[in-house]
Amino acid sequence: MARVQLGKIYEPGKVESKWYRYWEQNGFFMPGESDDRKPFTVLIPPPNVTGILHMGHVLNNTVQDILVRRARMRGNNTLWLPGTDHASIATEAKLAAALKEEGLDKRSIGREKFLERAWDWAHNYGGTILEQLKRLGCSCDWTRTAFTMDETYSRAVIETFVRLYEEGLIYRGKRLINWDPVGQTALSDEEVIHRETDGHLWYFRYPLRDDDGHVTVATTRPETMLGDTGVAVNPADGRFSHLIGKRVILPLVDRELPIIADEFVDPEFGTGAVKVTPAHDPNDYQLGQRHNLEMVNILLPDATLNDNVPEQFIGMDRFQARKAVVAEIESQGLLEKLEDHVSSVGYSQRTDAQVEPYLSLQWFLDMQELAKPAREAVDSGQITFYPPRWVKVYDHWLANIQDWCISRQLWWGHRIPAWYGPDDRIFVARTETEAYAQAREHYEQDDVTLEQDPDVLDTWFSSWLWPIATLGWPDSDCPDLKRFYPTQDLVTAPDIIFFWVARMVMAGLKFDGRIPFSTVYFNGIVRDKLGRRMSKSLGNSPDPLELIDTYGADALRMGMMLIAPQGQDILFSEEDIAHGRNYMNKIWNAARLVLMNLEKDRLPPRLNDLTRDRLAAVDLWILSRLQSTLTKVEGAYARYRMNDVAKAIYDFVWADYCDWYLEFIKTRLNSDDSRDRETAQAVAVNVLKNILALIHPLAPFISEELWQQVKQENEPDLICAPYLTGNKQWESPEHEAEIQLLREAITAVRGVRSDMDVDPGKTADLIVRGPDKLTSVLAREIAHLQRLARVGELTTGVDISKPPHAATAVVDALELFIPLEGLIDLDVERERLQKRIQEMEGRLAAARKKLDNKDFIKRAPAEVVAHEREKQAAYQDRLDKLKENYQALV
RNA sequence: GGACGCUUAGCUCAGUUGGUUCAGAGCGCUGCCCUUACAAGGCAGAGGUCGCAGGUUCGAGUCCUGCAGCGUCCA
Repeated sequence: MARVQLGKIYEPGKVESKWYRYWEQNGFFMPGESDDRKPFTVLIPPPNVTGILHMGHVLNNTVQDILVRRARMRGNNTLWLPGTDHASIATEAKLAAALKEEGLDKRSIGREKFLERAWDWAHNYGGTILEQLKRLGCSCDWTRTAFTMDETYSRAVIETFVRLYEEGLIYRGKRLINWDPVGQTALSDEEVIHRETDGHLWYFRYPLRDDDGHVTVATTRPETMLGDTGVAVNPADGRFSHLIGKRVILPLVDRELPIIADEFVDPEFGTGAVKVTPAHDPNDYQLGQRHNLEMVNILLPDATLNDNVPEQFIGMDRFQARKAVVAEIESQGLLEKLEDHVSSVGYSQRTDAQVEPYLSLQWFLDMQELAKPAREAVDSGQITFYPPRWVKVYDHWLANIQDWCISRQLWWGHRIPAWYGPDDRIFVARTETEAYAQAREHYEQDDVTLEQDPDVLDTWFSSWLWPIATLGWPDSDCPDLKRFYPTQDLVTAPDIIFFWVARMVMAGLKFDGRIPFSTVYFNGIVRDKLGRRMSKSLGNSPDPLELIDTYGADALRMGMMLIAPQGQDILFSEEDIAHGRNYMNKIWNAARLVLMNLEKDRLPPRLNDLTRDRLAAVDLWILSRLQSTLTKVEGAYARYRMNDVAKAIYDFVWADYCDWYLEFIKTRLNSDDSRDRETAQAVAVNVLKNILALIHPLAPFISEELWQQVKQENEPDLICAPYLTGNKQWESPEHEAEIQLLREAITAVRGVRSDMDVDPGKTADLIVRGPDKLTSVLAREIAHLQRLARVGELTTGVDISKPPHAATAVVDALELFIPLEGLIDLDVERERLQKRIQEMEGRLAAARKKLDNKDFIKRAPAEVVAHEREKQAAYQDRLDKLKENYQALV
């Protein structure tokens, strides 16, 4: 590819779409067919089909793309499979809102029309979020894009339902469930969010039937008293023991209620006596079951009161009824008191409506048998969680698991494959035809009419199959499942650990027999600077696409990775993305410098084609630093520490390569000595290429763009270029130490000049006193001192004397004297030295304190003690020098 | 009521198995520089008794216990 002049500033808009198209068109996102390289598979957590990209997606998908791109470069046969989720409740809620605008509702248009509209909606908006992921650079295999309502996927859902039903794990029953009166559907326990809510505690008097007096019960939900069928006390509570077995009269209703004893009752709460409403409270439900209490349901599905209550309350909304009941009780003189009270109230995750515990006929999945192996898979280490603390959360949930209510009174979703005969007999089958066949056989007649269950399944009942269903299960011949299952890394937000992660493990083990993935990386939650969750209503959620337009996709990705420690929530602000953008610009300009200094018509030779003796000390230094960086990055990947990966590369590029190496070689790049020029070019290009490869998973666009400028003719595109591995031959602690000394000397001289206000343009001589071993390094690298510290002449020696009117700095065992005839301000110099002296005294004191401790000498490992001695000697030496020079000033 | 997380520079946060990256980064701040890669930049600096109280240890941001504040999840 012909080399082009790079602009002064990196403009992501000019390159992103170009490379994305190039990669996609060349099939780089697709795994190889009949390819025996080791597979690496990641399945996207499917976003809602109607969803829009938000910052959480950015974080989550950036991490996935990093893992996937790295795996691809490392030579794995890599598949990142994308797709969306049909999201029953969320989609229905949006459709309902749209219908309302037209003055319609779903019942008025009917199931068929409604589903037509739902499909239209899914087709129109379904691609949106996936297109947005492309802007972010996600390297998914779009030819395999899945949708939970695809025909094949639906078959998998139905198959699992039928199998679990046949095994007796799925059953239909009338039980107390969580009812969302706005969504008008049942919910699972996980879809209910409990929030502390301000309310009251009302104390009602229930008169005794056979005696004078009453029992006072306290309640946070007065309206439910209309469904009371008992009063309960703790058997150990002496205050009430004489009442157990007696009866009270329920006011307003005039029902007789038994007073029962149950250990469940907390004597500390309220009066110690509680009303029992088995049909409208989960705890009371249990109580009711234990004591055979009647269940009186007082609500209709829309949470208005039904005709099981006195006439005056029928048809009232539950909150209206609350007021009416309290007013009536009060007017009858039965309201003892009223207290403020904070209680935990359940709200629907989707509609935010207050959830009603409601007695209802629903389908359930018995989770006990499924939970056990799922727990085992994680506890045994077959599946690893990052960060590991989520294991406890996972275990706790599985240990206390309840049956899963899987039916939803919705239309958009997988319709429950159950048909009912005229006598309500259930026929569960994969198809309607099969159901009829079963029915004909059962009824022993041909003329049968069945009614299919109108409800659909919980969306999570389909997404728990994601790993197997997207790969072709349950078809008998599914090559993808054979090749790509089990998958490797799952990257997800922790708030769906129960909804999705745990259930996928169950489904994988149950239906395939193997775990669905070996690693789960839980990313943090993206919050705003105030620590609040991002939400549309708060308006604190930036649009990632706007960020990409403004800063570039790489900047967004890099900015996020730099602030995203493993699994910890992150406080986002746009400055972080600007930081990422600045970094991209830095890389761009580093490349620009290197490129503009290459020969017009050719790239420099490869590093391996140069003999080692051609390399300068700074060349060996940067190559050694690169090795350290590679090691650090590999270590960070191994522990899924993405921010450490980002940081290690960032530091190397900015603080080693740009700040020092490129500065060191600028003169050589302009040298007349073509051999030396070529060497500098070769090392600079080689390290740059390494940087581009290292950064590619994080910043794919800029790295590919620059790579194309420096790659050799026969080298592959960066997206599939072999990933770097370390090379021990370039490790060189000696050169790292030498150049470290040089850097410190340069910094020290600059510091003196800055403090003394030396004109930046002027040179100043440097006299260095110290051991030959160190001074010789500075003498050898004199060119760098001259260029980067504006040193004039350099004089070195072991016994060289300090010139008059000189400022002093101490570096390692060296004394640096800078003669500043007429420029030196004695007060400033004293202050400078005083500060260094104090610093050094502090360090020396710390070292001395340790060494003065006899136990330390005795018990600490010998090398630690020896090291501490060395430190002490070095500090002492430097301190002496500083003091000596300080006194010479007086 | 249980479980978990967080508390380190003005702000946001790193800091792996206790001792050689131990007190760090970015932003912000101060001073100086438009030095032909980059002002989205360079150079030099100021700034912290690592939440509090104990304990273990020769040695503690680092391990243990308790407490406080903030946050999350579960009931």
